[in-house]
Amino acid sequence: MDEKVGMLEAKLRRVKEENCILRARLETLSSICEKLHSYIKEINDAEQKSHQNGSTLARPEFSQAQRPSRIFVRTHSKDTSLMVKDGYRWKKYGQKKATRDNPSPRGYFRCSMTPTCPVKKRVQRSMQDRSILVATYEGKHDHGVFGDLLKPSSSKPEGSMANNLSMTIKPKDKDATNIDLALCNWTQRDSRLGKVAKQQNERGSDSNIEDYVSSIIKDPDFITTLAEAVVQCISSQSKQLGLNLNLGLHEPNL
DNA sequence: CGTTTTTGACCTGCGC
DNA sequence: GCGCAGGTCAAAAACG
Repeated sequence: MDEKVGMLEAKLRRVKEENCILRARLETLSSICEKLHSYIKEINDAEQKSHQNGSTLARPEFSQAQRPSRIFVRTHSKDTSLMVKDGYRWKKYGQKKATRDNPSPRGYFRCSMTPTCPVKKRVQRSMQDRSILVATYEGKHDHGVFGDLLKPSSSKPEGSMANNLSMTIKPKDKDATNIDLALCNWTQRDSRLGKVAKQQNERGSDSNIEDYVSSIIKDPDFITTLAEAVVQCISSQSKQLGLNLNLGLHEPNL
């Protein structure tokens, strides 16, 4: 009997230790989200400053209310294409070569989902980070449906927004946790992402990525998915160490 | 063969 | 007026 109690106590201690680790991980993730948030803000500020300093990316005839919205998409550093998969269908109608002020070529796209849709976008690599594509949108779509992003069949990897939004966060410590939204089953959130983008489009707001990140960070589902990924990561590590723990998100102490 | 992408040419605006 | 850059057009090429 005492032996069983001892075993249970030992197991309880291990669970408590794992809970502590899990909490620490969640705190780390929280700080990573904060860093990501501030990093994106920095990029936005830098881009806006460069526009104020004479770059003509934003055309002067646009009032503040009509200001084109921009999104930032991280791509593979070796990827030289100017394709931004945002759920809409685009027809490329021009490209400008690199100039003295613009070291990277710029692509011009028109929305081809309907023949009358007036929306255009320009895509260019960020001057701050060559792996980031900056897409500038002009106009408002005349079609309500957010493209085939909302269709279940569009969840193929190369066509999904989540694919473009997948990211790997690598903190300096060797215990780094790599997070890839696409690999964390977050593709199931495609329709949610589409709805968010559609809402922003309908609002006609300058829906920059900062707002977007703020919204997904506040999203309890996103946090839950993130936590699940962490739990999976910790569980697999625990298994490797010979601990067979049944960690769940519904732990009362979490 | 229809659609999409590429690419050189052209037009316009702006600063000097 | 000239040069430069942004934006667009349209023919050719590439692709499925």
